Amino acid sequence: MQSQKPQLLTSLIERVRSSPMRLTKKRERILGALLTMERPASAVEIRARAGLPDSDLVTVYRSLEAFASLGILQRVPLESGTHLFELTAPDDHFHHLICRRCLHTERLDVCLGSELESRARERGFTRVSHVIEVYGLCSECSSQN
Amino acid sequence: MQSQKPQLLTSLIERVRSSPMRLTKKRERILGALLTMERPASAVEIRARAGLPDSDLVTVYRSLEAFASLGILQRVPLESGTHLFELTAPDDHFHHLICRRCLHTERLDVCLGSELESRARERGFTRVSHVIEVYGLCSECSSQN
DNA sequence: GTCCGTGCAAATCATTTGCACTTCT
DNA sequence: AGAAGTGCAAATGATTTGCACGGAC
Repeated sequence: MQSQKPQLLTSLIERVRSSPMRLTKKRERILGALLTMERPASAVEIRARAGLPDSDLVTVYRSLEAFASLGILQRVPLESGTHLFELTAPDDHFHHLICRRCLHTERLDVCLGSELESRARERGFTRVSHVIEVYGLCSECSSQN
Repeated sequence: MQSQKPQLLTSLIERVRSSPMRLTKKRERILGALLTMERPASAVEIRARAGLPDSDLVTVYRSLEAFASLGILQRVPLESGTHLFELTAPDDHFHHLICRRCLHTERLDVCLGSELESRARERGFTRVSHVIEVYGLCSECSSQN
């Protein structure tokens, strides 16, 4: 999985270039930062990892939104109502198991969403999307308390 | 389902009374308002339905939080990061199909969460909870646009 | 040169918190 | 009396928006 990252980066840059979006140095660094993340991260964390402490957070948010609209970035909702962000292969899709204390995150290989979405379409819904996330305390945080 | 509401109210009041929480007139009206809701509602909507336009929203939020901690109220997260609130039989649990335009909501009878949660526990997670919600445009809103 | 990206400042907006006062039991 | 509820004011905090300027293609 780790070893796929370089070619993932290539395909991501490809994807950005073939869109009206411009690939600026900042965005390249943000993409790079996202690739090094071992878990979904907040906008603030991403800015730090990108080595752009003086960049306005607005810029980070706008970049993330742009990536998301290209289908290469997922927004992961937390119970608090905030979000983490995570690179994905184009239009890939999965869910998470998230520690609500340390934010340690594991991917869940199953996506039960398609069944739900088809049920939604049966009922006349369009533009269907879904959120499936599992929260808890990871084993480490569980033992700390 | 509709006809179960009176006895549901009874059991809810029961539950509140047998807790340190006080059942004030406002809270009784909020409970009543929640019972008349045909879909999960926002704090503002609940205040209006309760006929308490002069009540501070803080009071509504605190009441809702109190109900939730008793296990008789669910918080339904929206894509926007805000929440709707819905009465449930004590410790009952299910998910929704929510129109992101008009907030028309249908319950999904399946809860796929237990499988996910057991998987989480296998991985050492504790205090596990999950969010499963499906969003889209209901048939009516789909045809409007 | 034109469109897109960036920064700054300010706005949003749901939700929360502190504190003094009131009401329930 | 004592705990819990309420209102007011203010804070929070992530995210968004408007606008002028700078950079990419």
